[in-house]
Amino acid sequence: MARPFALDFYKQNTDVVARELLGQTLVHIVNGKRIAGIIVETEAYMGAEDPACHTFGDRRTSRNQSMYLEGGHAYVYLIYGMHFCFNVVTRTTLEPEAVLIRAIEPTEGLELIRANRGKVKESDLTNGPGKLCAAMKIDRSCDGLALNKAPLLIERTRARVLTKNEVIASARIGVDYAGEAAHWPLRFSLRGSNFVSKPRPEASLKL
DNA sequence: GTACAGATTGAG
DNA sequence: TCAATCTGTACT
Repeated sequence: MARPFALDFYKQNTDVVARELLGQTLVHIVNGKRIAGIIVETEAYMGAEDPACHTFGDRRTSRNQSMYLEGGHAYVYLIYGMHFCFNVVTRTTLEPEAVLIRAIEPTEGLELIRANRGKVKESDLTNGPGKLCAAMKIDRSCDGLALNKAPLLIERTRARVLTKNEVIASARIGVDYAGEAAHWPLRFSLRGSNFVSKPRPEASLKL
């Protein structure tokens, strides 16, 4: 049985955590049933120094207060008044940084995922931050939960080290307003996965 | 108080 | 291309 990461894992540099989470498994236990998927796409948000981050300049609001928890807790927020986004808080209480989980490949609880998402193609079930939250029933009630125990956790399911060629680093999505930071290569995805969100990084990068 | 844009998505 | 509609920020 795969074991959850200890909270210490999340104290590493945020971009390192973002890469390391690829291939690991996000699990939400709902009514005693596991809904799970392999993480295939992430983005790092670098805290007070990152204009694209909710905690840029150490801003602290009722929405983002979970980012000031220790690494290894959940930060879930509502975007555009409609969709939830799930983040993993990293570092320490003095460094409010996080990793946005943008896409997963469903592995457990397929019937529940389909029921939560309605009638869409298999590859469209969880290939975006809002879609994955809907599929896994992650909402604001999950905000602030520790990720080393039920009901919400991340398990180590990838033992071997990823080769450089298996990971694509590209610019983050939807942060054009952030100036130079919009170009920082902080989006990470598994090359060749059919469950990565659009736009697919292969399409916008020279290979 | 008003105005507006946002780490998105799905319909037209 | 655009509307859904909550949160935060910059104004009046």
